[in-house]
Amino acid sequence: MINRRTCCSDLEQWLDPDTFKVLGEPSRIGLLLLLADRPGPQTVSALASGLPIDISVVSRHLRALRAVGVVHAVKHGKEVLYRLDCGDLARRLRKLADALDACCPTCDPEPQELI
Amino acid sequence: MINRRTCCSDLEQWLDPDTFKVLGEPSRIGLLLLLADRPGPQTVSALASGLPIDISVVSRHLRALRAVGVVHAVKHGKEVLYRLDCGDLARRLRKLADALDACCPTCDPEPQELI
DNA sequence: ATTATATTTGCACATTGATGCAATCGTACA
DNA sequence: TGTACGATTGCATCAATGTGCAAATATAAT
Repeated sequence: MINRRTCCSDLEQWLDPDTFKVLGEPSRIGLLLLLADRPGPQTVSALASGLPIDISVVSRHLRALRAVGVVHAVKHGKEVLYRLDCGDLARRLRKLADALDACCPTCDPEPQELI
Repeated sequence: MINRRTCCSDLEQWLDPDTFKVLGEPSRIGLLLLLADRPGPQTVSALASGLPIDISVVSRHLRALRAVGVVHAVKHGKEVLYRLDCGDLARRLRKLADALDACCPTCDPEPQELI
């Protein structure tokens, strides 16, 4: 942790590259949208059947999403049920938004001519 | 746009993989933190001198950050001044958080045994 | 036990992307 | 006009990663 301007001190804590890297993949976003689209938790196969990618790839993407806390997994017999962890992600996004707002005023000078 | 569950209809609009991909790179996060750390807009050279990467790489990263509206650039003579566009990013993050919260209730069943 | 089904993992391949160096471009100044 | 400086771009290289297929693993059913 470097000695950051006090008003921006929270920024580093919430600007997590790992989470963003996982969310920065179109296939994984497709998975999230599919999870949002369907009511109730979904199995790996069910999600794979709705996307143009192999089930093994879906499995890996879901693991990545789970590693950063964006989805939640529950084992149920031989299948694994996934659901969005909306609340946690939303909370982190708001924390980051708050940190940005707290940091902003002093580093936003008057705009000049645009490139 | 596919026919998404109405409570989740806003999600697709705010889950932008491009922005997340740009934010998912440690060097670029370092650049953002440096911009937050220093008062006032910064030149490419000034930012490069504070990071262990070549100035040409810094230039490219800043372009990427600008392409997704995370930083703002102003040309000033032969230098280019960059600053965080905190407000816009914070607004988009909150929109996404709202969309997630609106989507969540129906897809969050009771938790069962964890993996 | 054997079989069937759901998921994960090993492996190979192709693509993307980060990086540094050198050359080029743009602008200010002498 | 020429020189200096800041920024960008072309190019080559290397690492990371998304992807599919096949094999392995885990669990349920017969």
